[in-house]
Amino acid sequence: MEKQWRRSMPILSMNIVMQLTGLTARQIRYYEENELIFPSRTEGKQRMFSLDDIDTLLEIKDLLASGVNIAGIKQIFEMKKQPAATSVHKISDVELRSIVKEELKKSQLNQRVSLRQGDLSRFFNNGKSY
DNA sequence: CTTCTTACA
DNA sequence: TGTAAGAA
Repeated sequence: MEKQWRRSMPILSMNIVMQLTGLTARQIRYYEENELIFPSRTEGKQRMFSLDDIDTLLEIKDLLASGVNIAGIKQIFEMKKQPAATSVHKISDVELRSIVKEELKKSQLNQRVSLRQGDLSRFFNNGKSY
């Protein structure tokens, strides 16, 4: 019933995605290797992306620019899917970004050489860290 | 000609 | 990440 299947429909070619996201083919393929996106393939192994993939890629681009690495992005994406609600309400994207931003600020203050840019584990172990 | 993979810098 | 090389 939902029109959402349209957004998940794999119809975009690599070159379109590159223009739409401003990312290089190299980066896009790399993110796929890291299981951040899952484009389908044509019979000739050509990648076919969906509009949802575009959104995801833009988010990856954004988080990467914020200083979060691949590992961190993976964890952030897991938070989006999974429980999302330790107790009462679901976390909004803006709220999540805010949390990540604070986390980044801390790690930048405590360690000039960010040893754990991708470590957001406290959000999983802590029953009420946020 | 464009994209894919693999590998090296 | 960029780029080279060879296949498709």
